[in-house]
Amino acid sequence: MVTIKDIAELSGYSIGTVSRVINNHPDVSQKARDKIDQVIREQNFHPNSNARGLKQVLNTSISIIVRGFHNMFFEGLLEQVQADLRENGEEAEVTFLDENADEVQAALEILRVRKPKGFIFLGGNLEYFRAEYPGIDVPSVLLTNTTEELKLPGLSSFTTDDERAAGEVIRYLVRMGHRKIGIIGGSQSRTGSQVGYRRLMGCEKAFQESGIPFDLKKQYEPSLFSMQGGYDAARKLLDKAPDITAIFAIGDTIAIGAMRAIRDQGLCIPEDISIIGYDGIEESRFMIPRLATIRQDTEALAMRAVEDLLFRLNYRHPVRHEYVPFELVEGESVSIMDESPEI
Amino acid sequence: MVTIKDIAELSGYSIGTVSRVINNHPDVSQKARDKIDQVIREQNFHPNSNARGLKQVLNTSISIIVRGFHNMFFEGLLEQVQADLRENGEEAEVTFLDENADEVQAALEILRVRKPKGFIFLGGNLEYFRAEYPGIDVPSVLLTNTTEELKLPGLSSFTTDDERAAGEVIRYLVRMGHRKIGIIGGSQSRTGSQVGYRRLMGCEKAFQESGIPFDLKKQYEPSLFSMQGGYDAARKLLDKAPDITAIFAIGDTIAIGAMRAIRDQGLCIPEDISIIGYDGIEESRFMIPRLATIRQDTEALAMRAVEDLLFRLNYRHPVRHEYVPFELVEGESVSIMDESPEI
DNA sequence: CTGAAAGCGCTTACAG
DNA sequence: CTGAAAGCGCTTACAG
Repeated sequence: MVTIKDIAELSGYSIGTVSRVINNHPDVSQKARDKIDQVIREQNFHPNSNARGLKQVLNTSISIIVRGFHNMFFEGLLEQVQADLRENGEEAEVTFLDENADEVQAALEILRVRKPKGFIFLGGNLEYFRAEYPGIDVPSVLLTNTTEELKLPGLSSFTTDDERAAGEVIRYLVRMGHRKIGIIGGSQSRTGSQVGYRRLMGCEKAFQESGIPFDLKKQYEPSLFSMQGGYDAARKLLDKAPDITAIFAIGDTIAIGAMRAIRDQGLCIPEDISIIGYDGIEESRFMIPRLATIRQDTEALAMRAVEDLLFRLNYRHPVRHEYVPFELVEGESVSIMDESPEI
Repeated sequence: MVTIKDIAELSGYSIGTVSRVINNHPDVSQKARDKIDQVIREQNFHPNSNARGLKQVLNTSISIIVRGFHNMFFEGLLEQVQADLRENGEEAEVTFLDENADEVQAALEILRVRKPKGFIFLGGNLEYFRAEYPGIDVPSVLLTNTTEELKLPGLSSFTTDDERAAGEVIRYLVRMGHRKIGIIGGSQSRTGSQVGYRRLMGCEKAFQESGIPFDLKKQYEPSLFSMQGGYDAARKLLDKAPDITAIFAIGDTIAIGAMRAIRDQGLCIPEDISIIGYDGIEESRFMIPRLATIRQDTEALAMRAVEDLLFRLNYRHPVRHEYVPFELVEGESVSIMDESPEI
């Protein structure tokens, strides 16, 4: 194996100077830089990352933590994030966690063992961030939730405005003539720490403003962000509220499971029951019928996350908390109710 | 930060002995082991992986390389592999590559930079393995293709018997009365290096044995393993062979795209045209109609890969090349042809 | 601008 | 069974 020592000998400079060239330190003569660069290329030398890490304490990679293996939305988002990172010459390593896992705990463990220089979280529970984030001393970004209120140093966040987008969904369904609307997805707990709660809040607000009654107990069913979760939740919902004409699944993955459940009840989409999802995953465009949904802008989310993180890695810069635009995609899964029953 | 030196001081032993305890070396007294273990726990000490790596040369993690971001089959497989690895106390890091990327090249780069102790490849092109694998000097496993013929030292492989499974698909469709069968998916090149080619071979053989003509030019269309790829390929196929009554998509991801294309032609599944996929991904069970498919045993594939790799990591042991059982799942997307036209 | 040297935290012959 | 010491490949004050 060729080491920095070999490069030093071959170039006629000391290992100190070689190291400075490798790390782009300014105080090196152009002559030395050229010569050393040439030898490095000739020898196809690559610094040993363990040795670097030993001194620099920090590793050179960025750790991406995905919370929820079954949530297909994260797959597309992850792809974007990885592409952006690669484009900027950054290495990334990915860890997948269970949807209910403590992602901050996991990050702390990763920080200890692998010492990434930064984290990007895909999904997160604010409670965990509140409680344990202070232990994380590298710049980080949370995607699909906002930590603005938590005021944690070093943690930026970018997300769709879930409350507003969910409100749009309800208003859209109401415009299409639906009055009995069921909602599935998200966790039972109403602690405000999960995206599910924000989306549900948006719905409730929209119902109120529209003057349409909404009975949470009867018209809502929690669900994991998985197809099977959506399937089970939809069945329960249809059981307890057979009079609903539309379902809002707060994740497309959930919606796909729900569609199958509706079909297994012998009902047709959208003739008998309408459904709309949330996320705008690629699959939604291929469903039969095409799934109506809220398209989150994964490109923008990924780009902001990567830009913000890399920027803060190199410069002292305040964290940011921003919303990214979304779009309601109509698809084919929502029908117009001719008779608006009880209005 | 607490280091091995602190543990040595606190326990009253030398750092050498502490190191031996950490690494489970046999020649340590039980007394020393107990005391040191206790101090380690008290101090919540974790060895610095960079320092370890510097001496041991090899890192402690296993690198998983996924070839094809859009291929949903790999998602489920990856999940299983990661779970099995974790269960055995192994760290894993994942790298996603483009479907046509040179995965061996990527592995060589990863080997240099991160020094994993082993690789698990999800998908692979035999040509790349043939040409460049010798540069990889850590135990590895290839999943979903077989490298038996290549006789590469240190590389095991586990896969479904693609040729046989594809043959079953054709025989099944023929049993259901189909005679004009289209096939989509896989790469144009017939080099024998990709799974697509093996599956296609299995089909051709089955056609021959059944005495059913098959015109590759007209009845086959290549496709990337993505939904969009399947969509485009199905359209082309339906254009050039409008008389087919069934389509075999050699990946479920492709099949889902194809279903949408069929629908966009105004055709119904399975009344107008039948479709069957390959892989048995979770999505296939939720499609409307449920997708007929070959279920690959991801659990078995993952388990064999992890067991074989970990075993060979610790013991000198020959590589293995095995087939894992598969199962034809009938679903709802294949119809019985009442009149078998021209037999 | 450059070199000599200390030191990062660990492992592992070597000697006893 | 244990300790003292060399050394892994690099970075970074320090001195010039």
